[in-house]
This record gives sequence, structure tokens and C-alpha cells, in this order.
Amino acid sequence: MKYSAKTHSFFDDVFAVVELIPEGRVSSYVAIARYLGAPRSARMVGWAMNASIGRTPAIPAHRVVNAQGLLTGKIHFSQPDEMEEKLKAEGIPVLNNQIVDFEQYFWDPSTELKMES
DNA sequence: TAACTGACTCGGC
DNA sequence: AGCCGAGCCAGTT
Repeated sequence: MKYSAKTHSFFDDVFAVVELIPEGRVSSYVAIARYLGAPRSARMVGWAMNASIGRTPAIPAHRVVNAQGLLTGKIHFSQPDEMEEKLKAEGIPVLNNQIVDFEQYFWDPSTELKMES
């Protein structure tokens, strides 16, 4: 199930953006999709995260949450609490699977990277 | 090739 | 205020 490694795809773009998310910050599926010019492809971004598991370098998928700041993807990690623990370790408060003050930690690539040189 | 899937979102009830 | 259904698109089977 890994015969598409050679294929350059939307996934690769997603990985590239996720890797750019600064430590201590979080982004959302729709924000990344929007930045890549596919505002309706939030689901694909989530799927890309699933495909990123086990990849090297490690993709900080734990910094990507849904539009509400909810850790919807935590159940997909090797350890369900891994996502939450990593976020807390970076200084991001998480309560009931949801990021506290989400907007404060939110990192939007469309805003932060709009002027790539 | 066609059909199905999903770590999403939004809108309606 | 919370639950349910439909749209969305690229990758997988």
C-alpha cells in the first residue's frame, strides 16, 4: 500500500506546509487546503495526515486540528493521547480534546506565508 | 474504469 | 445548543 511514493501529489504539498507550522502553533485542515488553492479539500488534508504517519522527517501532524480547534485526529496516532501530550509539551493548552484559546495559537499559512520569496 | 472512502465543513432541524 | 445530512476532492481499491 505504498506504491505511490514516487508520485508527486497534493499530499506532498500538504506535508510541506505542515512542516512549516512553528512549534507552539497550530493550524487547521481548511486553512492548509485554502493555502494550497483547494478550499474545499479540507478532507484531503486530513487524509494526507493519515498518510504522513511514519514518514521521515516526522510530520508535525499533531499541530493540525479542525476548524474548531478540536483534536479530531488524535485517535489516529499510535497512542491516542500522543497528539494532546505533544501540544501541551509545546505550551498549547488542551482541554477535553479541544485547544484552549484556539485563535491565539492559530497559524494560518495564507497569512504567514502569503509572500514566499 | 468506476465506485468508495474520509484526521472536514457548513447548513438545516 | 446539539445532532443529522449533504457536498467536497484526491487518493485508494
